[in-house]
Amino acid sequence: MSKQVLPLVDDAAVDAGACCAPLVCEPLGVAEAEELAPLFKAIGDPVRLRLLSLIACHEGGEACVCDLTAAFDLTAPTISHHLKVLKQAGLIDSERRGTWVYYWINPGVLARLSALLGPQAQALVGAR
Amino acid sequence: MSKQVLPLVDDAAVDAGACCAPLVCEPLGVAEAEELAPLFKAIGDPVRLRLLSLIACHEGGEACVCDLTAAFDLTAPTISHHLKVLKQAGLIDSERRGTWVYYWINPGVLARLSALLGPQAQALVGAR
DNA sequence: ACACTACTTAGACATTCATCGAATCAGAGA
DNA sequence: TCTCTGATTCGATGAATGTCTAAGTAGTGT
Repeated sequence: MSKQVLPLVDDAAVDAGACCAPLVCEPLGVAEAEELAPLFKAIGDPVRLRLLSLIACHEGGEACVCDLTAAFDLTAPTISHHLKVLKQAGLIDSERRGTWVYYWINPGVLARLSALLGPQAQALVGAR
Repeated sequence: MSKQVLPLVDDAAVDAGACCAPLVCEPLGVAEAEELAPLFKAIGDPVRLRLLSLIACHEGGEACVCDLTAAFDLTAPTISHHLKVLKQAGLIDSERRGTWVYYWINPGVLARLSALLGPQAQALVGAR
């Protein structure tokens, strides 16, 4: 259970990432691409994107699986599967408290992805 | 050819997006999720992520297919396929000039994705 | 101990996807 | 017109993915 993919974000990178987005500064290396693509792939599904959003917006910053399952027209195992994918990607984390299992967002990873796409793109918008 | 998926970005949204990222403000609607997820899915592949980066970093902001193909250990049809996926997602656009075909980034779409993930995530980093 | 609820795992199935080789299309130049 | 190069399309194939049902695990309460 606890044996999870390493967070892929050190807090230093979060601050640093904001200043220079690799995507447009210099070509992404093969290794970085192979490391980052799975994160985008994980949120590249409508159900998982909504799950992420539901968790992020939920009061307290965390949500119980039963809340999440209720928001979809899918079976519990399917929701569980998608949560597992998000967790293995390092985007969310979870903890059992009594009967319920709670999930919350790992905001650092999200911020890193945003920084990768963002600032430079804004610059290009003006340039072109 | 020119019949492409609509850009999915109005310039207003680019500016507006910077102030409030939907992902953490309120739950993403089903329709929005189904519209946005394919974009993340498109960049959720190492080859396509590198293609995007190579194009963005290339001098002049555009790159010829032959330049791109040379950077990979894949056949030309495969690269062509990935470029098509990126183009259909609205992330890049292309034009033929003589013998060569050039691709460039649609920065507005990238910026929108960044805004969706970004600012709120930064806020949560501090909060937690 | 038993039953009940919440969630996850296992296995099956249909669909989608990444990749390739072969064929085709589009221009440039002899 | 013929040929050469650059790029895309087509068809096939093995791998990955999303979903389900059925079964299992974990905790609560009687």
